[in-house]
Amino acid sequence: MEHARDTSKSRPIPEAAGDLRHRIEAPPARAGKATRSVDVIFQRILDAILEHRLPPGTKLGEERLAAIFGVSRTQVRQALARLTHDRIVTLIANRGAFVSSPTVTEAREVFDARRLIEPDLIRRVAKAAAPAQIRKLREHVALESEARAGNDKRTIIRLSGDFHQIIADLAGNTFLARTMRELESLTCLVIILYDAPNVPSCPFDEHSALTDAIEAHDADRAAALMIEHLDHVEHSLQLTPAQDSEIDLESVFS
Amino acid sequence: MEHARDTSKSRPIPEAAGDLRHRIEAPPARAGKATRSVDVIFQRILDAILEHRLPPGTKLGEERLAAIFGVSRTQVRQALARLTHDRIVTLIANRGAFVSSPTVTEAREVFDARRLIEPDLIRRVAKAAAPAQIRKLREHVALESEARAGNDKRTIIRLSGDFHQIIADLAGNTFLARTMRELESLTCLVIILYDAPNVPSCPFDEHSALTDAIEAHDADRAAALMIEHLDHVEHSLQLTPAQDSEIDLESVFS
DNA sequence: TTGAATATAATTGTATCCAATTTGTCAATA
DNA sequence: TATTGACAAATTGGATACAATTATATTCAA
Repeated sequence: MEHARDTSKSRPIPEAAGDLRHRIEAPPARAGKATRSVDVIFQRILDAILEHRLPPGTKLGEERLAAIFGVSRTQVRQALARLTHDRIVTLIANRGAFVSSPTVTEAREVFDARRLIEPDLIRRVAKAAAPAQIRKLREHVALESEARAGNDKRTIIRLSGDFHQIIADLAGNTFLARTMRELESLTCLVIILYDAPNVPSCPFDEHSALTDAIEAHDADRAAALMIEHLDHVEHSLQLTPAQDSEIDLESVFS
Repeated sequence: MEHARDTSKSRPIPEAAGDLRHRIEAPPARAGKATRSVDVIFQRILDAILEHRLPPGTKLGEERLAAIFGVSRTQVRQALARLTHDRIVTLIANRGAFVSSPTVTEAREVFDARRLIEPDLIRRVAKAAAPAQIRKLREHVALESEARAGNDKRTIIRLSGDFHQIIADLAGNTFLARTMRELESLTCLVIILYDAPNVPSCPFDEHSALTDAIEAHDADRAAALMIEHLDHVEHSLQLTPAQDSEIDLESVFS
């Protein structure tokens, strides 16, 4: 036990960094996924942001959150650090953590990245979609219709993001799926900030059309529809460069 | 003071999450980039991993590192948490942090993601490359040649990664640039783990050819060369699925 | 001599405590 | 009356101390 994978491959022992080498013990197969409490905090704050209960700019005080979740500030700090790493939260030294307010530039970059990644992901899904997966998508689209009927905007936005996430997960690349998760979260923030008041975030029933293309295993059509879909969403926003903040006072008065 | 950007836009005040809303203060322009000590720790550990001084599987004890860097465990923990978030380090509950050992599957995913992203990035660079940028690339390629001449493998690997990073930065999408940084780091780990003993990691002088294509503003050729380049690197590795670890004991004895 | 079981040591996880920085208030002065 | 300065309150940043878990070593039995 414990010498798991030595492979005795005569790995070239590197000289020490500082003093620390020793113990090249193979990382054991990942232990059971006992959800740590910091994970729960992280997820709950993220959910609150994604569901627009915490709008951009909201101050996320450590003590306050600690009291809410009934834990110490330590846990909250870790969760906030992770959210900061995902750009969902912006940390300002000695000032605290705030829900991020992506600039117009950043918003465009997010859509730019999505236009690069998502068509390829859906193309893979369309090529190799199993019936069970298609059924899953159909069920999700049904949920979305339901929420739309009930006019539950918060749920609509949430489910809309989940749809894209399901596709990313089905594509079978965990790294890209994780990247998509970050992009999706940022997209949520962008939509809150720049949404034209009465335009629905994910237009008509494009998710349904995307699912159709997947079911038909028409990768090209699926990819084209995805680009179109992302364009629709982006164009439904008011990404006027005027509103782009991040005004550098120093450069203004020089 | 305090009411910074209300915009009086009648933003729909969301009901409270817990108790916390209030204070929708706009996140002030990001404060000066005073590099925090945790950033330094993070970078130094990352550098050590990227330069192969800390091979995969190395145990990263908190106390040890804290002593090395002359700080408290708190700082080290934060740095390790961030590295874990980037998949460079794997955290095992109550066991500690280890330099990650990407599986063959993960390695393929990394190259898969790079093949998706990098051709597009270099395409953009090729379209809009300014002379100063091209000069920067040329200088970097020169550095690489130098290191190759000196047979300084550690520097070679490092510079090779930097080349790709420069292109990602030039492409002008900060999100994708960050994603590439993560992919690049993981690629480093993959190369250490699966490198065929005597094959150089980044083959001949393909970086030079890539720069040529950029200078010629030939986006298609640049993209094609990039795919070819990535394929060369991946195929120079021994990604035999046999070595893929992560054996699930439960599924074995069922 | 090998194996198991217990005890001890080491390391991580968490909370609390103190210092440093910032923000807001109030007073004093021009 | 407006503005500047200093002081006070609050919050974050960091380190230390304690608790929990795991790894190692020793002992005892077969």
